[in-house]
Amino acid sequence: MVQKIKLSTIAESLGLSTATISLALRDSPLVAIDTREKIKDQARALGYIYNRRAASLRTSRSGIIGVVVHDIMNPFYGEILKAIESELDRSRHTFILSNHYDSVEKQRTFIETLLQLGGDGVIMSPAIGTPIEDVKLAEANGMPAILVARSMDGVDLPTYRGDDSYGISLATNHLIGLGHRTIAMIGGTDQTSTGRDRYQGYVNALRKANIEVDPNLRIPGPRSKQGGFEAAVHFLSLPQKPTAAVCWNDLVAIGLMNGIARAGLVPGQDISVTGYDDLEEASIATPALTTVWNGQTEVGRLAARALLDRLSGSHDPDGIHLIKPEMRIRQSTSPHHPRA
Amino acid sequence: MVQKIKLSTIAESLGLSTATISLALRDSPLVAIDTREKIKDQARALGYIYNRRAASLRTSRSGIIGVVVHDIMNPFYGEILKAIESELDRSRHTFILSNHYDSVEKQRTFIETLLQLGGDGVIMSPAIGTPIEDVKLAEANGMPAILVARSMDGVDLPTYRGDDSYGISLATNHLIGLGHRTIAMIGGTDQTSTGRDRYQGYVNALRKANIEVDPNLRIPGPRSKQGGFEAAVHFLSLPQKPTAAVCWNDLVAIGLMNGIARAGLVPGQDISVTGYDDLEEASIATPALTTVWNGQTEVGRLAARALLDRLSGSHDPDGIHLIKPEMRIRQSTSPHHPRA
DNA sequence: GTCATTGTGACAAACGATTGCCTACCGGAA
DNA sequence: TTCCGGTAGGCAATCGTTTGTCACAATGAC
Repeated sequence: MVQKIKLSTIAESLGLSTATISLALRDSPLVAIDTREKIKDQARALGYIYNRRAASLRTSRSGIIGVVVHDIMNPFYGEILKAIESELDRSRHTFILSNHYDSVEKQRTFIETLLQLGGDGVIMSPAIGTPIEDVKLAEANGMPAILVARSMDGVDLPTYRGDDSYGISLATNHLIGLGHRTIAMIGGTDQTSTGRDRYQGYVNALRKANIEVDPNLRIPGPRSKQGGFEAAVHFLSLPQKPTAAVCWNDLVAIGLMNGIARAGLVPGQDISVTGYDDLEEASIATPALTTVWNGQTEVGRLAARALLDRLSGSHDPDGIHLIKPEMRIRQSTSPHHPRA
Repeated sequence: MVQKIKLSTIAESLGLSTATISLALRDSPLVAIDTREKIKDQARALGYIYNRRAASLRTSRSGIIGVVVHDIMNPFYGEILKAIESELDRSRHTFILSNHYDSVEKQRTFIETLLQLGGDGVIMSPAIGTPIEDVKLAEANGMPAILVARSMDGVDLPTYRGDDSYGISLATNHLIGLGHRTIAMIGGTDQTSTGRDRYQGYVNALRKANIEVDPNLRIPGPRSKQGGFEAAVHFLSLPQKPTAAVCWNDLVAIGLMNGIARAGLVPGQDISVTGYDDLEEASIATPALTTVWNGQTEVGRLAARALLDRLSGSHDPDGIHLIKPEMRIRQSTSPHHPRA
């Protein structure tokens, strides 16, 4: 770096004032059109780099939006992020990403960092156990927050997520319709709203079909492929001999299918398995996974839009916006037939 | 936001000057220890939020580090990012992430944004076709750059990546050792150094074993599960009837295995398949994938360290640092036996 | 009693862009 | 000639921290 080019550098080289340069570069009609062009050419020629920190110090708008989710490597969040990214891209906002891995601590650190940077807003999928003060912290300092994928009790923020209870009942009903009666539920946790809703959806569907709900058919915990893979052993040794499994998400389902295959059974034939989310991967799994689309792209897109709208003044109605999930039937489920 | 708390707010409330507050909050020995404590307490009580933009305007250090790779949803990069994240975390740096999807355009926009924000440095896996000026742009404006996973010709930056040529020869030799003679190579592109190196490693290994290299056994292109899955059809219809496939990466390998299974063959038995990278997923695939560990965690860790070192003055030697890959033998490869 | 020395903390000038306010100038109407 | 409306562009204060330079007081040595 030989020397920083700043507005005054351009101004002097052209015999104008920095005010004019500033206005010209931002296409203000206060500067005559050809003066404007001349200024822009000169800026380009000198290799001028706009200093956002200086600008945002004055304007208190930084163009930075924070996004924090459980784990960006999880494709479910990945698909949400992609949707957010493409929505934010077209509005010249920069976004800062972070994982919280369900650590409240890490999440708070992120919010604080974002405040220090003067973030304009934040989109978050709150960590398990997030205290209300942490999101209040953002709002209290003028940084609007939007929730995705998970809701939080006791806080009235715009929230975008799938209708979990309805979605899981789609999957459960599908299996019931195929004749299955002993249906296990693999994965998930009661510590999130999502977890509670999904279990409830499963329970409701069974009840409605007059199938007794056996709490031992629930294997809570797994949320990843690895987890699903490991749960297969437990699943296959259940005394009730389930013929089907409703999984927490596609990753668990794929892991479970791998585990079932490893044990010498044929997933989709011997055991029916449903996923949840409909990740890109679901359709190329072996067998192709029957699952429930959870609207991740919609969630991301709407959340980003809502935040941008809010930044530009119009206050979107708070509250939870549920996306309707849709069933995707593939080869991992088949009619019930007694196990050999 | 009722009212912004700033240094002067604290200063007035305590009858001190902003200078003292500033020094105290950063634990300067220039301020007496109990004055310091009193100031910190007051800052906490008032809910003071450090304004990094103002600070960095003065100091021209922002604490921001940019990272741009092909696709953060790709687990290979994901594992690199995790390593970078954990290294950067302990040094109080914020990092900004972006995908370039191999668009030079998108990558340049990112670099420009980072410059505007006053980024302290950037770690990048350069997009295909990145012009030298783009990385020079960063360096010329005082923002050091480090390359990961891919190298760039004609530019002398610190680069951390696996030894592709050596790594792929491990996989190829493994298959040759099992008796395979007709070995296809699936995926990759000549447009990156990585692509060229891996193909070269494959060719060299075959030559050394006196196996004729048939360019038609190469199916370039695929880099994802989807791609591997789709390539299966082409692969299975090759007139040379390959008995094994060296894949570009684990994703392609897993996709290919799925495609092979879909066609009624048993991957790992009828066709031996090797992956590359040794993602977490490789060991739970069905069959468990024989692959080559590509040192992603090392790459990320070392690159982050190198950047931090450079930021703190010590200039790390430029040039390419190769990580030695290691073979991981699992069930997706088996001795050659004639196809039925 | 003087003179250093040390410890505290204040002053004020940056950093670079934005913007409300003001001036100068031009052409046209009365 | 005087006045008016309008356009182009300059001035200078401001955003919140940091930091080099100083000032002042207390201490201790001689």
